[in-house]
Amino acid sequence: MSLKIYNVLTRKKEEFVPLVEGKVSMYVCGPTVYDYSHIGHAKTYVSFDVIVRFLRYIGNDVLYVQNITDVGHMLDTGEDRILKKARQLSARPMQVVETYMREYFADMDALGVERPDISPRASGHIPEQIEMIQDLIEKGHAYEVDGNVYFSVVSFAEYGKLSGRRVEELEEGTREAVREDKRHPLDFALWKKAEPEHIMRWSSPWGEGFPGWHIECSAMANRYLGTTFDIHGGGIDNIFPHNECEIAQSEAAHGEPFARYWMLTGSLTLDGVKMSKSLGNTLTVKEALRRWRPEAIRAFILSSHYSNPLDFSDEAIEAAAKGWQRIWGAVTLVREQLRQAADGALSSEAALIVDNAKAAFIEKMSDDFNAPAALAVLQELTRQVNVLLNEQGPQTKGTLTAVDQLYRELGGAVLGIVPDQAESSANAEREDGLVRLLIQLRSEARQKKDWATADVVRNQLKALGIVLEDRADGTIWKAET
RNA sequence: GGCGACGUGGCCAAGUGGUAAGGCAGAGGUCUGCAAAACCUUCAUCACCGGUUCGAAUCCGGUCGUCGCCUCCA
Repeated sequence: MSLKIYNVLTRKKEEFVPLVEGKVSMYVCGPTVYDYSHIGHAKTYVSFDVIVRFLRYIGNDVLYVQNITDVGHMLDTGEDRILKKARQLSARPMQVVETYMREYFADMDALGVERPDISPRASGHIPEQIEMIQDLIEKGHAYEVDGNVYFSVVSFAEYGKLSGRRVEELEEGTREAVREDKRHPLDFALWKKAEPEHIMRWSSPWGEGFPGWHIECSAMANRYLGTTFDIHGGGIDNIFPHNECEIAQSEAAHGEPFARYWMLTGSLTLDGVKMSKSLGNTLTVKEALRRWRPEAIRAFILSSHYSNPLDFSDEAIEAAAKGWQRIWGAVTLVREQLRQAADGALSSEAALIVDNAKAAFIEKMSDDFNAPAALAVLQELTRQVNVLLNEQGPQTKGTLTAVDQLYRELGGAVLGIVPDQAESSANAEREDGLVRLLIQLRSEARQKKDWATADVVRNQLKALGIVLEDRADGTIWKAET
């Protein structure tokens, strides 16, 4: 079945045909590591995580590159974000970078985001950037003025093609004080001269300096994926100027198309407004993880299409968390029954349910990675599985295994919301054993109609965050979420 | 001011020409020692106005509203 992707470059949904059949080359703009990641980052990177997981699931060999920007990203005050943070912390810039880069990976790991294949750092690719800038100067697309190098936007006729902006219109709207040494107000820096107090500096043909913000993505994408590659992703908020500049630099330097498909994620707002430091309405991934399970956070992110904006509110994520619990409850039940299921083949009825769900899921995801629709398929599957498990009598090992496997594939491998096991540690096994022992003792009390004892056990466990469910076929337990 | 996106039941959210997926919440019911879970039933005509069409949430025009970008942001 063919895969369709909405290409921001053409503003159309197109059939996805990679450059090389079966292989997908992909670049996603990564974070600038000067602070903790927030849930806006989570939306973007969970979205691309699922996109990559699905591409792999349907058989593609994906090379996923996501950069770490650790130099050159300036504040509007003209100050480097990293340097500013370093000064605040009385630390060296690269200590700041290391700290927040590790925190970024730790946060993403906690959210179940699979690591990119390559995570190149801007500061580690200065030679590549210098080389590209030289190339641009030679081809007449860039010019040097007193140690600064600027890209000439008028030299690239297609500047604005991604964001739908036109140079003439942009000129009128320019609020930024125009630097006098630029030939055109929209020209942007490829290389900046380092003032004496600027400690992140490298030598270059134009003197000591540092790279501009956009060039690192062009240089690193080229280094690892070649001049033309399949998919370029990122957050919509970077469409201009960052992504636009990337295209201009790359295509001007190489004379060939840059990324073939552009996929941009919608921004996340918090209670209706965009997060910003000045408003003080930020929610870090760490804070979110203290309140909700990672699977619930992922389910919330996947509850709307990646390209749409998403508003984070307690009410919205709670609803998503409960929806996820419904799926997880069914998975838990399947695995519980699997422990003592009788041998037997997959029933034809169950086979139909499994096959239909799988086909529907793939169909939805193949339509521009429609995760919310795919999630709905899992919910429908869950309804059918619950009927099967609760009302159709004991199921065979073959049936339960097939259902479990389906959840592992669609919910686990692709969406990342169904863990392989509830918890995996020696303590978890011990806990499981202890709870099962209590359940056994309690069921003996229940058989004697000693409801008082039974209720004490259940209530005490509940206080510890363990919920018991008495079913006709026995009592099961799960951790409260 | 310019560019772009969006406006679907109480909330979240799919659907982009043939009479509205799914989740959460609510109501009623089944099951159950109780509880929990689960299942069943029930709950919208798609911001508004006009047009195209046999037929529109879905296409076109307009109005109102929300949000994003244009300056750092995933």
